[in-house]
Order: sequence, then structure tokens, then C-alpha cells
Amino acid sequence: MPELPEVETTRRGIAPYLLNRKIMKVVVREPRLRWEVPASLATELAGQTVSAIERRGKYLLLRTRKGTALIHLGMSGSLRLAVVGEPLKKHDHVDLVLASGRCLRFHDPRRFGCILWIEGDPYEHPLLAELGPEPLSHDFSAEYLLGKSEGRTTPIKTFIMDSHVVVGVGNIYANEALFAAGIDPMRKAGTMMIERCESLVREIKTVLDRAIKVGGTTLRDFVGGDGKPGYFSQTLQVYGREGQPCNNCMTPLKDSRLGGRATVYCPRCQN
DNA sequence: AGTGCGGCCTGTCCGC
DNA sequence: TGCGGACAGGCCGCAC
Repeated sequence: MPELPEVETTRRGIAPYLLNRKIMKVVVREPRLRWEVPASLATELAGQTVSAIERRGKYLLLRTRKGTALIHLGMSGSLRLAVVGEPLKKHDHVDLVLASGRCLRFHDPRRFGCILWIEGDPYEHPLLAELGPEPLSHDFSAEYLLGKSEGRTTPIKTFIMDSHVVVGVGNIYANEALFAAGIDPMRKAGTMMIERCESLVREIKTVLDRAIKVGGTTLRDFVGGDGKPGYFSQTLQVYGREGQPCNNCMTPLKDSRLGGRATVYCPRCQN
């Protein structure tokens, strides 16, 4: 389940091996991802040099002069640098082969991820054009959240997980940030006052920031390892702890479902 | 327009 | 021990 910190860690991990390097060949073993891998990916990306590796939300963009490979890791995807000829693991669906003798290997058991080929400005692509601000940017502020949430009746947790509001806040970090901010996940978004917006924005930034820093220590895993940096190394206060005592007040944590997602919170500390 | 839900997938876990 | 079913979740696309 790569969340934004994992995607950013992946970006940093693969960048040194891809930047200004030529993609010699693209091998698609299993095109049936969330969307079919287009034939144009192999025909157009082969022979191109990667000019930049960017991240927008949980999307990675491999930019070339001719176009952009847009990659999403979905729920179970990962990218790693394999040595060409290295035995394939189950669900190694796509290889981007480099001249160095390595290849960027896309692995995704559940196939919720995608790899698309975009020509023209990738940020005008429908998948990217309507996305909300980056959570770690100054555009994501208490004032922004207050304005955006006005009149909205959806629960605040569902709201902050909406990529059109702010990108990159997945279920785990939504639970953690709401606990840290002392906000009830079920609270209607439109009832948030500026002070609550301030603490929620602050905690979202803090939890993501911390996770990226932890991810940075596992960068070496992108070559020869399993390519899966983890948020599990950080202490989770509520996620997966339903029924256990709140670390703040010892009240048993409650769980419910919001938008079909596991939601865990402290009934005493969060309101 | 906003809200909520179905569907895509497979690995893991649980109960029988 | 083996088996089937529930569950997990990002995010689009649809229905209300």
C-alpha cells in the first residue's frame, strides 16, 4: 500500500539510475493493469532519454522529450532496479530496460496500479488536471482547507482522502493525522473552524514528513532489495489498534467504516 | 454538484 | 490440514 511517502521514497531511490539515461527497451509481460498498458508505451518510450522524474500525489512521471510515462503503484505496486537477467518474481509485469544492464521492474500483485504513455503536457491529462494541492506545499494551508470544506457534509476523514481536495493522504495517514489533531473522523467537513483546520493541516504535514524521512533510510533497498520502504517502521497510534488503549488516555480505541475504509479513533480524545 | 458505493485484484487471515 | 469466504484498499466511474 504505497502512500505518498513511499512514492516519494521510490522517486528518490530510482532517480539516480534513470535521470539522463536512455530506455533501451520496454518489456510488457502483463498489460492488464488498472488500465491496459498502451502499446504506445513500448513503441514510443523505447529509445527515449529520461529528462526528469517527478511526483504528483501518488503518481510518478518519467519525462522524456517525446512524452511521459505516468506510473501509479495502486495498492500493492512497487518499482525496483533489477539486474537484467535476474529471475522474475511472480507479478513482475513490466521492465524498462536501461543501457547500464539494469532495468526498472514494475511489480504489482493486485494490478491496481497503472503505466500510461502521455504525449503533450502531462499535467493537462485528466488524471492529473483536477488534483488538489500537494500536502507538503504552502498551497495546502488551513485557509485553503477551511474554504474548500465550506458547506460540505461529508465526514472530514473522507474529505481529506479525496485527491481533489488534497493529494496523497491515504487511509493510514488520514487515521493518524486525525488522531494527532484530536478530530473525530466522522465530523462533517463543513463544521471545521479555522483552529481545527490549522491543527489538521499541521498534523498531515508532520505525519507525511516523518514518513518520508524514515523512507530515506531505506533507499538502498531499491537495488537488490525488495523495493518496499515502509511506514510500518514508524509507530502507528491508531491504525490497526482498534480495541487497544489510546496511547493518550487509555480509553479503548473504536473502529468503524467510512467510505468503506477502516477507521480507528479515540472516542475521548477526538471530537 | 455532492455524496456514496461498486468494481477492479490477489494475498492473508479466519472459522469450520 | 484444507478449504472457502471475508477482508484489505486507491481511485475511477456511475447512480442518485
